[in-house]
Amino acid sequence: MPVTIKDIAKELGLSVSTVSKALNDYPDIAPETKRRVQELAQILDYYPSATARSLRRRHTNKIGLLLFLRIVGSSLTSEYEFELIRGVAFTAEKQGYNLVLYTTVTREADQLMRICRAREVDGLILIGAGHLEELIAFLSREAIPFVVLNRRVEQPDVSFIAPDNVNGARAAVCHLLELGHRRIGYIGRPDDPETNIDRLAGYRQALAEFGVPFDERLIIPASFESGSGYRAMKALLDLPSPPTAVFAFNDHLAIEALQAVKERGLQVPADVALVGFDDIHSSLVTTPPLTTVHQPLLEMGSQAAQVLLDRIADDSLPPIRLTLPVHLVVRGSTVRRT
Amino acid sequence: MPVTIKDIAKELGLSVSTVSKALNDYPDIAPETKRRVQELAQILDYYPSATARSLRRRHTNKIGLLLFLRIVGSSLTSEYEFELIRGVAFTAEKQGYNLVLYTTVTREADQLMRICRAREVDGLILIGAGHLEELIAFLSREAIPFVVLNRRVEQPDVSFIAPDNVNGARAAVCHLLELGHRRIGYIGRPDDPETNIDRLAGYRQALAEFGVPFDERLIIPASFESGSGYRAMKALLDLPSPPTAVFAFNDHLAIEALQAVKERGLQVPADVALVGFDDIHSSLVTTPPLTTVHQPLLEMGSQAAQVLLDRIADDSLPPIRLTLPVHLVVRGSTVRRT
DNA sequence: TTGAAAGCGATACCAA
DNA sequence: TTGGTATCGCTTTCAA
Repeated sequence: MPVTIKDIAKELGLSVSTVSKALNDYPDIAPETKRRVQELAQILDYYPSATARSLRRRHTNKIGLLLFLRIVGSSLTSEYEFELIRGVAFTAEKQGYNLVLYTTVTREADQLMRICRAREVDGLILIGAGHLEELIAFLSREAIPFVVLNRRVEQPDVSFIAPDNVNGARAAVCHLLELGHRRIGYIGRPDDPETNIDRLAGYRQALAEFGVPFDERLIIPASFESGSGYRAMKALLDLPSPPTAVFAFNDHLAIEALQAVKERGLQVPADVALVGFDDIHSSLVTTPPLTTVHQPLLEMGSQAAQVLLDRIADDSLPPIRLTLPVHLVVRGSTVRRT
Repeated sequence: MPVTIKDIAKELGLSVSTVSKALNDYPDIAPETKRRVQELAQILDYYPSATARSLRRRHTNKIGLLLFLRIVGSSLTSEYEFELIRGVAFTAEKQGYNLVLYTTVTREADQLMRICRAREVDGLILIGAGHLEELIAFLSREAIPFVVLNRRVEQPDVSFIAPDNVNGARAAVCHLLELGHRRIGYIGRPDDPETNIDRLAGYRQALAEFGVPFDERLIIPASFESGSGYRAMKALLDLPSPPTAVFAFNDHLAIEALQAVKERGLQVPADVALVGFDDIHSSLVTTPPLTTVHQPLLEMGSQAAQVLLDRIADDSLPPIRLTLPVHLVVRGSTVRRT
């Protein structure tokens, strides 16, 4: 049995209320008493029961992380998401909050209902895809603080933290344009609408800046499924007038595209230049290594935690909608290296 | 304010104790009463307060995951660990347990003390490196159930789940021996002692099976630091009589080794064959793709959760010490593909 | 400056 | 079969 406040009270001949106040540094406790209590607490390795305190304070000091992992069996996105989580955990823990992971959110409403009504956590961070609209509507009704991580949200009263997809894509495509490319393909992910729209917008913005007309035939849809980027690249190469460069929605697609290009006996970057997005570890070990857009994942996670904690502390705060800067990392898939 | 048991009691003109028993399906409640209570609970979306229940039941229904991440700023191991976590989460959540993530375990004893004494969770899973000995001793004293994941533990009374490192290494090296290699290097990780010892043991066992003498000069130490595998490979290639094949402690080292080999203008696998361990995503996208040993990470995590939950349910259970089978994945870094 | 007592929301014993 | 009541461990008025 762990030490309780009662043990300390008995040991010192004080009441539990006095001990509680001494431990919580109330001003109306004699300094000497305070000292004795805190000293004994230290000696006995006393820590207040997390549940008892939560019950009384109506506050759990935990935040929940809802992970909507599209493909249960696949680790394709593991690395990316774990970085976000680590960012969240870092900031949350520094401020005395624990992180509760919810990974199997099936029958979504049900589980969410439980989390909210059972007051398991003080706030939620939503990561990942899926039909966020319903969830957001539900959470707003339940009046539980939450923020969306890694995704822009239309509703103006919802807080979110997302990378600057528009400018990231713009930088990627400008880089290709500066290298002289004029026919630039885009392998998109319409199944991730907000992000895809933004990256496509950045792509078009870059073209406009260079006075290059937009050609719809160069836009090819792909999905999260394995082999999808490969097929998209083949489709691009099969065009009557194929692109000399391709910007892919993410590194996974770009890496599959790279494979398709190689299979055709074409050289990267000489025949086709490639740019990805995310800067996952694999992008560094392909041949040639992939030019890509680096996202501050840890920072994004950390900011999400901060925004949520601020809101938990003061629920009158206005929604925070953050877009964090990203930067292009130039590697061998666009520029031949010595 | 969420619905409480009191609301239901008042609404139905029953006592809270009756409602509680009805909700928990006690046998001494009239079927009709039970039905009415459960129906209303459903309608009102009632879920019992997690904290109140925990306080009373002296049981949190949460398990803690202690992550000792060696390098805070690096994502090198993210993918690997996240798979383990997902395995843990999957099984824990299926059985009504939530997962609490502890990532910043600094001043280790302090934080651990708090987790135990504040009864934040019912049990712990330990992932990662560090001086487990002290932690294990501490946790045993605190009498909190725990299991070590992804690492073998010497103390016979401690439960752990680890991959079969000996046989994985043995399979990898046998594969090289079968291909005719007789000088096979090993790039090790002495900073991860148990695992390294096992993989080295598998290496030696394979050599013994083929009657190939062990040559200490072919054993090169590396570390978790970036560039370490690269340097180790260079050292091997600089030997008077360099190896024709190399088995690396993990894929990260193998991939760095691959780079070193290429830089020397040598061919993989023709001049040097390479085998890694872990089957991380990157091992698939190198040129050539890496032959490696695949570990059942999800399964390992899942088993760890199961072992822990079993022990939480019955603390008289004997320690479970599991070694899960791994298997070799043959790719282009050892066998030229058509 | 200290302590008694109520209460957070549930469970469980015992009596009715 | 149901209800009263103590209790889990802590916090927080309100009196003393």
